[in-house]
Amino acid sequence: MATTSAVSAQDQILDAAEALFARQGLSRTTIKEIGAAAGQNPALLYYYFGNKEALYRAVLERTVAPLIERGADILAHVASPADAIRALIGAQIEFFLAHPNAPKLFIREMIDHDARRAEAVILTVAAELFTRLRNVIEHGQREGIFRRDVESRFAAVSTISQAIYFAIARPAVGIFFGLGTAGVTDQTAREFARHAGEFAVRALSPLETAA
Amino acid sequence: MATTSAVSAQDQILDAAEALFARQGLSRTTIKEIGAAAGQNPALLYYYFGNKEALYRAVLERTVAPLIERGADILAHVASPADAIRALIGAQIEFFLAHPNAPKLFIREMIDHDARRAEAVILTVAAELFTRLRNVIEHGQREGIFRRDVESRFAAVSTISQAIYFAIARPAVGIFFGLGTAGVTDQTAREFARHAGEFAVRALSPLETAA
DNA sequence: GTCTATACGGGGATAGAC
DNA sequence: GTCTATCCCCGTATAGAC
Repeated sequence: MATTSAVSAQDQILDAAEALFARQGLSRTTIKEIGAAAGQNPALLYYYFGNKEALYRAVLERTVAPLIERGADILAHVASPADAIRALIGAQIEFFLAHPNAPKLFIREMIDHDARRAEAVILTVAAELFTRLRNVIEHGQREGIFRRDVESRFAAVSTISQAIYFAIARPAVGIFFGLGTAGVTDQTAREFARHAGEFAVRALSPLETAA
Repeated sequence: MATTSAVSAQDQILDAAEALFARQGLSRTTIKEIGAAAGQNPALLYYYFGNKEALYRAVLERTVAPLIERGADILAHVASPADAIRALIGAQIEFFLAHPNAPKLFIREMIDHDARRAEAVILTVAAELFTRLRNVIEHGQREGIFRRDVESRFAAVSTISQAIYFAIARPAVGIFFGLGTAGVTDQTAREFARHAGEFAVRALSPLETAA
């Protein structure tokens, strides 16, 4: 697809912009900064993307949309409700490890949603993931493997919250774990994913049934 | 304390700044905007606070520090570990209802931590709350009312994550709940708090013991 | 303590050469 | 497609009158 170099100028700009937007947000990040980080002329940015806002949306589309789509995919393809929950959380953590900028971009978009003219596409996609998870939980409730006295909508929120918060709160969690602000290792993140899956499944399980 | 008006100019500036910083973040919010929202001359801001960054820190100190201190307080004063967890989550939600700007300010500070020169005071206080919660959980494990095959640090993260994420994700959660982007009612938030407390306690409880 | 006027820098964006 | 030069606006911050 690329006409000239192995990594096109567009992609270099997108990569640099993604990192800076995640780290600093949209308004703190300047066009010139992105150009410097990308090793490209800042004016190129306008040639390819039109303006800063459009570049931001391109970054969002490339990075955070797949996160949510991946989750919805898993829920649709895993048979057991309990395993679907475990797999969903595992996939979230793996996604964050592979795309470290994604969680911050996602949360920034949530938080900024009512302060920007941004189309709420991210929100509706996120809401759809919620709905699918809810359906999985209700499926488990009908089958009797999840307790019925739990509001499925609330349980979906509780389930989703763990991995995202873990990723976002990494600085504080790092201090908490006694690692300074450096953050947590990938291995610890994976251990947390296992924990979080069990945590949610246990919270949903009736007292009599073992996991 | 106030020398002239019922609400001092400082407080009006702090109130306006708090709302704008929560909604837009530090960099997107301008001095003139704050002045207009506060009904005060923008230059006054420099007289009272020195500069924008210092005003931001004053807002943070006033709004988000109490959130964490309140939580630590509860953990220190509630007897049963299970009730302490329920009370902590309940207090978080109540705090967010009383101070709607707090969760966004808190999360912004977390996310921006490595992009700003900000002292990490918020992070260390948050980490201390984690530690106290962990101690409560381990206390419950020693007493046999919580299962011992759970990493207490991970469980603390899972427990804390629910209320904060619920507050932050309100737009998406509102869509998910079928309420448009308007957001969730206070009553729904309180119901979620009850749910989240039970969710965490159940996840920690051995299979044999009823809640 | 409060207001007006303004200096100063930096950011987004465009024109136009190559 | 890429680069240079530059315009214009607007944001922070200060000086100084009242």
